Amino acid sequence: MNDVDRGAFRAIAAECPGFQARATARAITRYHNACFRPLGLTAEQFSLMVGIGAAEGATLVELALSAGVDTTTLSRNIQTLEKRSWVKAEGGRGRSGKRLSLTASGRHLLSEALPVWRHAQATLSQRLGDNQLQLLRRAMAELAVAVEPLAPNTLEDAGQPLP
Amino acid sequence: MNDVDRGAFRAIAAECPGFQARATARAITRYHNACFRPLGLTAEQFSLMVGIGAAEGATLVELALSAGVDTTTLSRNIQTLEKRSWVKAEGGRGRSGKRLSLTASGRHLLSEALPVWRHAQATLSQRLGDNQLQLLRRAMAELAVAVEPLAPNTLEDAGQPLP
DNA sequence: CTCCTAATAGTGCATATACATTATATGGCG
DNA sequence: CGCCATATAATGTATATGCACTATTAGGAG
Repeated sequence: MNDVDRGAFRAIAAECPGFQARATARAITRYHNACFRPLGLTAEQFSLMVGIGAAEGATLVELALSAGVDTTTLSRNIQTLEKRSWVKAEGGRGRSGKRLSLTASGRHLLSEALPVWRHAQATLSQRLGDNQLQLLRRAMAELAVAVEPLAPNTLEDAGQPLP
Repeated sequence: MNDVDRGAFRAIAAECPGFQARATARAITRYHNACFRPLGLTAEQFSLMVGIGAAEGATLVELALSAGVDTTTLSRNIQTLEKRSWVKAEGGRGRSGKRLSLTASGRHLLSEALPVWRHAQATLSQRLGDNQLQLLRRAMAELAVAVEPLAPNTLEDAGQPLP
């Protein structure tokens, strides 16, 4: 019976996409963190700043939505970027929203980070193949989209009682 | 020129596998967290307990390696599982390692969590297709493996000066 | 048998993440 | 023109993550 559990556990560990998604995200984040470390930048900070640069003047809520991150998480992450004077945030609490943009020093930092990212990206492409990497990225995006409607709020609707 | 940056930023945001991996991991983790919430369990805790159940008596280092997580992270995560009496850890500091196993109450909790996981898994399979989900899981595993040798320690070897 | 090297666990610090809740301001309704 | 419902931001609490460093101990060298 112990052996049955053991087998069941092994099967789940081997099949769970959530576990694998977290492990993969950790691994690639460690890699990018190491790449950006000389610049004093983390992988997530780089992603956020790129997101802001791609849509200057977007609000915090809009960025949170496009990044698939909770607004309270983003609020704090933006605060650390503001402390370092890489990002400017205009407007505070209230209905008009907080508009985000890069500062001059933020742009300068990104201009140094871009070649680092490209080098990391080229290394990955070389390892996995460009096609494989593209396909994987799209498949991950599809999973994120597929799982979104199942998220916390909308979950009670889809829920059957469960045995 | 501003527009050039904007375009470059958009391309990077759309191409970066790290960003997508994190967003996907966040999304599926939110989903599983919501599923397990009634049991007082998080997605990561579930994964760790399944990993322990799949290899009872394995050491902390072994589990950390198979989960692709830093040993210091795992050390703390295991501590919260110990506090709840779901996991037993024998042996402390020193060269013999810390051997992990599930307690009776940990096994009982997992027996309640398994049907929840299976339901969540079936829902995902239905949304994406079983094949697609399997392929995605394997591709993510390949990326994790490909990126591992590029991790912090071994990074300085592969590094070219960079422009 | 003793010592000491190296493998292992844990701490300090910082960032990241999200739910529950509170604080705030604004756009529209009366 | 004033009020207020609601969208938005931020805070409280808890977990998760990893690097730099410290503490501990077992296994081997002598």
